[in-house]
Amino acid sequence: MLDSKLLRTHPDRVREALRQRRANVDLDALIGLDETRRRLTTEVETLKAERNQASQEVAQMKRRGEDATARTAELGTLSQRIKALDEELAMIDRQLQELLLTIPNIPHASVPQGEGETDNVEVRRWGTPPQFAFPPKEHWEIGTAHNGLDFETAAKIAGSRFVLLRGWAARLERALINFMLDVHTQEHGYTEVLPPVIVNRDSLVGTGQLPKFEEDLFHLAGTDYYLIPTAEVPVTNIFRDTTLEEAVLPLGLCAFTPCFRSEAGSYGKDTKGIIRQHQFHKVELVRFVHPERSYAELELLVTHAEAILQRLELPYRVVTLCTGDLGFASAKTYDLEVWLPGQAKYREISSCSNFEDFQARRAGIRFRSPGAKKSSLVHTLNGSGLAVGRTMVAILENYQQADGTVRIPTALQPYLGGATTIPFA
RNA sequence: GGAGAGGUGGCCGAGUGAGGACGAAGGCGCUCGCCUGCUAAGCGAGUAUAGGGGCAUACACCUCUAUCGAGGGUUCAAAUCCCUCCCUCUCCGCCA
Repeated sequence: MLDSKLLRTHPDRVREALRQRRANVDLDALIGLDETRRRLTTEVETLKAERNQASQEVAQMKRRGEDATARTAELGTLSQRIKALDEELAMIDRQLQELLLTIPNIPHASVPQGEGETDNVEVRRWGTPPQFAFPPKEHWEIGTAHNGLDFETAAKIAGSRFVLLRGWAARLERALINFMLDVHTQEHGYTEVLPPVIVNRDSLVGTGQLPKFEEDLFHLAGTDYYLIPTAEVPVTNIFRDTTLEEAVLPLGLCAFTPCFRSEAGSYGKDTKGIIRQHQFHKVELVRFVHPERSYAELELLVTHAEAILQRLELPYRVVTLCTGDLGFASAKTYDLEVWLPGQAKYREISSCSNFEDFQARRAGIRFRSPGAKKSSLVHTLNGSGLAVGRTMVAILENYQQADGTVRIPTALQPYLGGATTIPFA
């Protein structure tokens, strides 16, 4: 959520930012509502002050044993007016809030201009895509060949866009999760948490998925519950409506969770394999930081996610998302894209974002400096560290061999009982 | 799922069947000052958050409003009365 003060003082800045994002928002209506809100607020509060004072008088009269019926009758009409104004104000406030919640964040000045994916800017590459003496296969071919990925059975028990992992694949998934968590907790200073994967509406509003993107979520019928689309939601909301001590910043939490996405509007995309699923696993990194440091923290966060790819010796590149491709709540996002030989493409495997105070304002996440009287909003960041299923995809495709087996990255072997190739028992 | 108890400031805890002086006693903690060889104790003062206005700028000051789990209602006036919901705890049932 944007600061409504910014809207008042620099409407042109907001307007320009929204134009860059290709966001369609009626700013004038919003500014008008805000003005009305403040005017009504002043009016009704003046009346309330009057009423409060008069009520005190009534109390004193009664204490002295005087008759106050004339005075109270008079106050009745005042209260009626207050009530009417309060109702009007509440309505305006609801409208304003509703609108405000649908406005995306303002992109950071360093974010490149652009329409969409193709305008994203490559920042750096790491590693060299492997050369094959044979046509490299796609992950789903490799995975199904060794009976690790079972799409038919998953379709039977759930539907399309689900997978059943068997044997080595299930174990590999588990190994990756442990590996990632170990690196982040032991080397990057994150505290591991394991949150609920079902959350309420308030949490989703707090991180920005709601009210705008309801159709992307799985909603549990007849309840206020939703399946999380990412651990970002429960983990960021740990500190909803909380004021932190400045000394605890930067605070880093990491979490492994399943993630659930309805993938509405993605029909026909990535229908083969496990790139795009209704349920997948992700290790997520979330940071709560001092506003002055959030961009340095973003760079740091990216290196934490990159470390996993580097340990697994998977070639990747880092891109900065352009204004047109930026997520709703983000001010700046780096995507990590891993090389997939089967597709001969770099594909997203992590997304690292600085939300500045956008989520913090929605969720009420603040910090207090030792001397300061007032608290301030923290900046929140998060990034995948990494998407587990896609990491498996990258390993299968990058480490495949002519005989159809797959080498296991050295860093991962200890997590697989020393196995060096897939399939293993 | 059944029965009961309860949610008050950073924490503990009064107040809630007489609705009015209650943003809320008292204590702890914290901050500043005094005192004090040092520490502890003692003494004094202060100590919630958010929003609006004064403002052209400020987290400085003044002022108003709201907030006693949340939302509604009654009333001139609600922490206190009524309704709905949420959460916590205890016992029973069920269950991994």
